[in-house]
Amino acid sequence: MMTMMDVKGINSNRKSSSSSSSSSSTTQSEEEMGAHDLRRGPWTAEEDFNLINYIATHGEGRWNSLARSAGLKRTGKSCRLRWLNYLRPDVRRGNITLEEQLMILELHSRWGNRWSKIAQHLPGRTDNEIKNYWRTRVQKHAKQLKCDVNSKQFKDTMRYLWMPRLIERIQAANTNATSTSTSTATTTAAATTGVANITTDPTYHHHLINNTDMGNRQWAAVVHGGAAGLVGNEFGAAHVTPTTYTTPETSSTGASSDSFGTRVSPNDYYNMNPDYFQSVQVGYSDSMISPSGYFNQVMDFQTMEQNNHQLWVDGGDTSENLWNVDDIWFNM
DNA sequence: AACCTGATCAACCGCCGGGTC
DNA sequence: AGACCCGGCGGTTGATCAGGT
Repeated sequence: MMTMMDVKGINSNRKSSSSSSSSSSTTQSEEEMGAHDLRRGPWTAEEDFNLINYIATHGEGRWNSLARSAGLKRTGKSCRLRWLNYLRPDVRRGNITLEEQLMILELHSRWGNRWSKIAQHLPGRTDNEIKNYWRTRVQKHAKQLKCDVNSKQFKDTMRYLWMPRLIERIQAANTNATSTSTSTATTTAAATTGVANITTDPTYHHHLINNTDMGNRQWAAVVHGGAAGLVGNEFGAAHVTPTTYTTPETSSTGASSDSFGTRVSPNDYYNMNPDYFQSVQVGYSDSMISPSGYFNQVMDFQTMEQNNHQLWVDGGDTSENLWNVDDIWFNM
C-alpha cells in the first residue's frame, strides 16, 4: 500500500485553491451531481492519495460515483482528469524527446488536433501534455515565422526542414550511441541490410519526397529506428547515452532512466504496452526498411531543404528566422 | 532586490456522442 | 423518440516559475 509521501502531486499544483477559484458560478457538472460543496483547483496530496487508493482497490470508471464513493468532493470529470493526466502509474514525465517531437509533428500533420489519437502513439504521454507542447512550442514558432500554424508554408517548413533535421539529430544520437555500445555489431548489420533494401527500391525516394505518403511506411521505419532513439526513449531515456542505449535485441536485459531517475526495464514496458509494441513491429516488417536505412535518406530531405531554401528565398521571403532552424526549433 | 515578461502546464470549460431508461 | 447521464475530447485559462533587466 502506498503512503502519502508516494503521491506525486505534493506541492506540484499551480492553481489556487477552491476558495479562490476562477469561477464562483455553479457549473454544469455541479448541477449534474447535485452537489454544492465541490472542491476545485489544485489537488491536495490527500485527495491524490484517496483517489489512487480507491482506484487501486476498485478500478477505474464510473467517475461520478467513484468520486462520491472515494469521499472526494470533486466532480467525476475532475477525478478522471487527475488520474489520467497525472496519477496514472504509466504517465511519463519530463521533457519531450526528439523522437517524440518528431512523432508529434508527423502525427499532427496526418490527424491535426486529434490529441488523444496522437497520444495513443506516444505511450505515457497524455493528450493534455501533447496539446500543451504543440501550443507552447510549435505554435510559438509559427508565430515567430509570422505564419499561420495551419498554413502550407508552415507545414512545409515542418515537413521539409524541421522533421528531417530532427531525424538527423536522432541519427546523430544513434550513431554516437552505437559507436560506444556493445551492440554496435548487431545494429550495423541490420542497418546495412536496410540500406540495401532501400536502394533497390526505385519507388522509395519518391515516397520520401511525396510526403503525403510518408505517414505509413516511412514512419514505421522511423519509429523502429528509435533503437537508440524512440524505443530507447520509450523506456524513459530523455536523451540517448552510451550507458543507457540498448537495441531491441538487447533491450530485454537493458534498462534506462528517465529524467526522474526511475528505471524501467523494457520488458516491463512491453508488457504494459503490448499493442504499441506490436504495431511498431508490424510497421517495421511491412516496410522492410531498417532504421538506419531510413536515416540515410535524410540526404534527400537535405537536398529538398536546399531547393526549398532557394525557392523560398528567391520567392521573396527573406526572413532570417525562417531558416534559422536550430535557433527557433531545437534550442527550446 | 524588485519588477517585468514569457513559458509552462495543471485544471477547468463547453460541447458532443454513446448508452440507458 | 427524447430526456438524461456519463465519458471523452479539444480549447482555454491562470497560477507559478524562470530568466532577463
